[in-house]
Amino acid sequence: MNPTIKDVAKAAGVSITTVSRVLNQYSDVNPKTRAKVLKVVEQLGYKPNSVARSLVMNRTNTVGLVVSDLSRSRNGHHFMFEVLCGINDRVQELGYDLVLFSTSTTAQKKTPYMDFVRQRRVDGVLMMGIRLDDPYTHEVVAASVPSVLIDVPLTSQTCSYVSTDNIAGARMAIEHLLELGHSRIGFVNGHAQAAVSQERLQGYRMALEAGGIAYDPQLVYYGNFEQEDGAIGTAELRSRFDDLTAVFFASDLMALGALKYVQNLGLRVPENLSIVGFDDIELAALMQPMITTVRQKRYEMGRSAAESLIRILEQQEQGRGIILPPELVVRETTAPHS
Amino acid sequence: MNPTIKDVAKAAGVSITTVSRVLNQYSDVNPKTRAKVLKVVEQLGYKPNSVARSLVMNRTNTVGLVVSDLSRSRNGHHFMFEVLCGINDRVQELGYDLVLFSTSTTAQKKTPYMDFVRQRRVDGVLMMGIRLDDPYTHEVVAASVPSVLIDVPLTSQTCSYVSTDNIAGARMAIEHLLELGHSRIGFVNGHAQAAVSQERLQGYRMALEAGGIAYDPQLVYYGNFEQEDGAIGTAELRSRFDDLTAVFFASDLMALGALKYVQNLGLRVPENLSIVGFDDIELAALMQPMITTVRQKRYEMGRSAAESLIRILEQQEQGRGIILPPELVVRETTAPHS
DNA sequence: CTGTTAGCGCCTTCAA
DNA sequence: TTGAAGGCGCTAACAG
Repeated sequence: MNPTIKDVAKAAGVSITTVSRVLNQYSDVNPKTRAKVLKVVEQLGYKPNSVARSLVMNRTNTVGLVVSDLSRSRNGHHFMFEVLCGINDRVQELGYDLVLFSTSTTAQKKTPYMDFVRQRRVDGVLMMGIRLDDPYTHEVVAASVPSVLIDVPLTSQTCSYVSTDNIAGARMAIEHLLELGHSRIGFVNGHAQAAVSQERLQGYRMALEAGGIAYDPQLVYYGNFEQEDGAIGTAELRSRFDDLTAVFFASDLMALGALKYVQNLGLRVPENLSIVGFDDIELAALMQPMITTVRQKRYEMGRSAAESLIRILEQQEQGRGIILPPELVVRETTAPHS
Repeated sequence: MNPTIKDVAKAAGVSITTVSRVLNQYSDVNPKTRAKVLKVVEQLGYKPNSVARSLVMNRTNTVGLVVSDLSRSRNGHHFMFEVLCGINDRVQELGYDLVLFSTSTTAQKKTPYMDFVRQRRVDGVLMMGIRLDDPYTHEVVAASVPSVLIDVPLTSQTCSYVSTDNIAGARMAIEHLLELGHSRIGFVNGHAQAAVSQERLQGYRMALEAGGIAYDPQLVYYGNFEQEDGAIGTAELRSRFDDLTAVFFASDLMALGALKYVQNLGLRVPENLSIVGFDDIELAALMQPMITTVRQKRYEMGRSAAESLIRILEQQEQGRGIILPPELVVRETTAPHS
């Protein structure tokens, strides 16, 4: 059995309180006593039981990460993983532990996240991959537990969100295509229940109109961020417009699917079709041709989210929106309209 | 403030003990009392405080996942993430929570994992990405906390490990190349402090010798599983042997690096050089040409690891080795020796 | 500077 | 079938 504070106290010939004091860096402890206690702590290999401490402090030093469909979506493998790394790193740097809690939209796992929060007594929650129509999100936002949402623009006193400036990102992509002389530009978006989809659509539209081109909803296809959606969306848009010369995709995975698809059709990219993706996942630069895309700082998103969460729960700030700038990465799938 | 068991007891007009009984499915409680308590629980939205429960039960219902360099290694992004998903899913299915604990080999983060285990009072630990020469691994293996290692073949009463049959995997790869008529076959291995590297080397050697070809250490290069190592290793081996016609890589990422490298050199794959990777990461099938590789069931590894861990800690089994079969996936980077 | 006392929220004998 | 009492390991007033 692990030694407890009581064992230490006994071995050091002091009271439990005194041990607790030296352990918690109290100043009012006789240096000699402190040394003695520390020595015993060392000898016994005593480690404070954080469960007991959590109970009395009413604080677990733990934050939860609620992820929707971590395993299911392949897009997640690219987007979420890096965010997760950022979260994990920052959380640990700040002295907290991270507990994972993933939910399946498909399964009947209708677990209100708040139950998880309250049972496990996490000090705060991060959420990602959550859809706008998710019924339980608002519970969390409204609750008094600090929370941070990734890519869901909601805030409250104790809730921040972190997102990329998707409007700007989409604008960059479209402006780039416009500058290359394209005018019939399709958009294969993500599903409508993602805030990022709505924002990217807005950016797409704004850039087009700023370029003097009327917005045509027929040029927009809604996919689900996955590879096959890129192919299907492209096929659909091409069937609607035979003068389509460029397509913007809401994810690199979809751009990749489209790339493979049109290459199979015998078309050349970018000569016959220009393609711009979104995310800048590792794959983008490995494709042949390398995919032009809009980079999101995923790792940074994770770090910022963790940081904000912990600042909120340490009462150093209030919920706020944190928007990271995207970056256009011009590679090989875009060329002037011939 | 969240209601406690005391609030429930008071509201239901019974004792705390009784509430505890109905919550823990005890049979000896009057149906009427039970109904009443349950109703109050419902009304108050009472959720048992798992911290308090953990303290008294001396059991947290939580398992820890110790990962080395989660964020750093790009190979991790491909291998570890899927294992993580498998672990996460299975752990959750079995009613446990997962807490992440990542260590940096680089940083001075010389945290003995056992400290984490003992402080957080996790019921068991999973470890992956750990090197053979890691000083703290043995502490965990020898400890009484249940543990499961990924890709480190050590067992004890309370420690299992999960791995792919790397010897068989390497053999498959080499036998495939042998059958295609190759005889000068290089091997770009991972670093020597990974058990998988040693096993794959063994498989490489066995297959070669079974094919009547003497093992030549000069044909083996040790990299670090990353993309650039594939290029460097290939360059090195080609400089040593001008009749090199095939190379086997201990990771797809290295195979990919090599592929890019030799393509840049103006060589054709597989015509001028046959390449076989390991892992079957998503990228492998997206490359041009698609990479022939040895598939590891990463998600399954995660699931098995979680499963074994929990069986050990629920005293349903003892530590054991779990070896999953690999699978050769022949694609486009291998061709007959001309 | 140090010890005593009283819980944190829950489970678990032991009686009734 | 139920309740009272004790304790899990620790922190936090409050005395001394």
